[in-house]
Amino acid sequence: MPRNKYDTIYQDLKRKIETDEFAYQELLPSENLLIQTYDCSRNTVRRAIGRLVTDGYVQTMQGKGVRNIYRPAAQTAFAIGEIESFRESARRNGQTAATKVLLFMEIQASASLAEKTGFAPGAQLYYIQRLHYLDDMPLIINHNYFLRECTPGLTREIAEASIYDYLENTLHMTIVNSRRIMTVEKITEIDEKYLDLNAEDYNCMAVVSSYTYNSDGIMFEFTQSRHRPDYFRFQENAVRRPVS
Amino acid sequence: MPRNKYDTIYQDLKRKIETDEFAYQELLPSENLLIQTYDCSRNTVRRAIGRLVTDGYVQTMQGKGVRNIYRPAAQTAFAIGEIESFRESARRNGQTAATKVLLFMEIQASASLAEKTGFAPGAQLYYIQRLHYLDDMPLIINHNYFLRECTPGLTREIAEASIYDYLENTLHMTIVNSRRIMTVEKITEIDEKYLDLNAEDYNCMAVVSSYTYNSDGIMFEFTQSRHRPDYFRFQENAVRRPVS
DNA sequence: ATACATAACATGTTTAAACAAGTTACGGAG
DNA sequence: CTCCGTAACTTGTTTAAACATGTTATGTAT
Repeated sequence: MPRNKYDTIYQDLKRKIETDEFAYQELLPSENLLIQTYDCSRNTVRRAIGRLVTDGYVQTMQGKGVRNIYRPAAQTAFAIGEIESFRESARRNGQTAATKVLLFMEIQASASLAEKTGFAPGAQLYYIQRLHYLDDMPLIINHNYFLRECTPGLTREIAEASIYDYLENTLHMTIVNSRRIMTVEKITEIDEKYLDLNAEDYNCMAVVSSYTYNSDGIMFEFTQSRHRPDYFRFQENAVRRPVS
Repeated sequence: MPRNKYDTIYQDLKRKIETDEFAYQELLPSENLLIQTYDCSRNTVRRAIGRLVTDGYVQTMQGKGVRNIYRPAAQTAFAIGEIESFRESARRNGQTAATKVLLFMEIQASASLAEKTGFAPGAQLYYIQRLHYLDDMPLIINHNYFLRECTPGLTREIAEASIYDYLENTLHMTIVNSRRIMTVEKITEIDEKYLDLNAEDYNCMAVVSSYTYNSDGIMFEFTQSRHRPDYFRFQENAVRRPVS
């Protein structure tokens, strides 16, 4: 549900682009026309267009107009610049998702774990290993570390369903942003066992490490996502800014 | 050189965050104070702050303020959400860059190449293979395909130096945006040969495919960058938006 | 017919103001 | 001292207007 005017306009323009109502390489209606169409101010349409730019849907050219450069992408396991739970992502791509909890335990951050995750040494954590299936194929192993004082009452059952749903709708936590780092790492025995991989084929995995913050500025989650390399795909749009 | 007011403010705040002038987890001065500091309107400071948010430097909380959540990152070969040439990226990280041209030829897009790159079949292209060294270590093999009608006069010598410098400063082309897709792929013999890798160690590479557009909306470049897996690192910041 | 100034139109930057909504600190009532 | 409402903050959304700057089409002078 769009919450405000610029989001409504953004969603509408995005839909029209995705459904070819605006043709590829064509110019969108000018700002003045959009102002009349949506009965709003220029700032508001510009805000909607600005988001289309960062999402890679259009490019703007001073004096010329706004050009549709959207190309339908192959299905991606991860969205661009957004935080999505595994279930949300699967639903967006029209795939069936399933999750199996391999491990659920409460631990205390050792010095080495603190170094790796960014939590304080001695911090009380939930450590969860989960296997994610997409269309009945095991694709991702997640190692989640949640700060217990921020995520009380987490259970194995919640981990089977959706942790983010629990955090947002039951604990009313506000998840704000997530720093993600992508690397390629050697496969481990756990990976090999659960993802049906053999090291003679692929001996590496795509690894996404993410540090997630809530609205109190507290990093409450560290997650390492290990992806089957042959199904991993990450897309982003970059904008050229004048060299300073 | 900052070109306008909001960029000046953005650069200044970013510097103050990076140099710990604002402490980690502290709130930045309120918008009203920043208005006085920079003698500008509220929209202008908000625009600067907005960019700090998308860059992952700060998080904003309605009613509370703007919190510094910047953590210095390890050196990355790629910048976040920006288009950088290899030389620019190296300079930013204080590293020495060198480039060796392995292959420079003019080709015509076959059906299969057209499929892979997105160029029209039969398109006249420059095909360039380059090996990029960082601090004397060969880290990346680039396969560049440039549309000849958009990039006339490209030579092996220019490819040795900086193609982007030539495109922007000599041809006065305006590079706008780039769609990038990251995947993990099997190592090839070329990779093995030039990057000093042996398949028994790592048999995969991090591959970044990018489709780059100019201000005429023409995709003039397709590039496949193949990165040594043990030195590949890509960082981004994601923002949680309300589920619609 | 060509060349060039110009008008019309496009997006880019900046200011000002008002209201909405969330958070915090203060002060009075109990 | 505690509770609670409110005032005084904070950021979020939206409008309006002006000027800057880049592009394109038009129309006039050659």
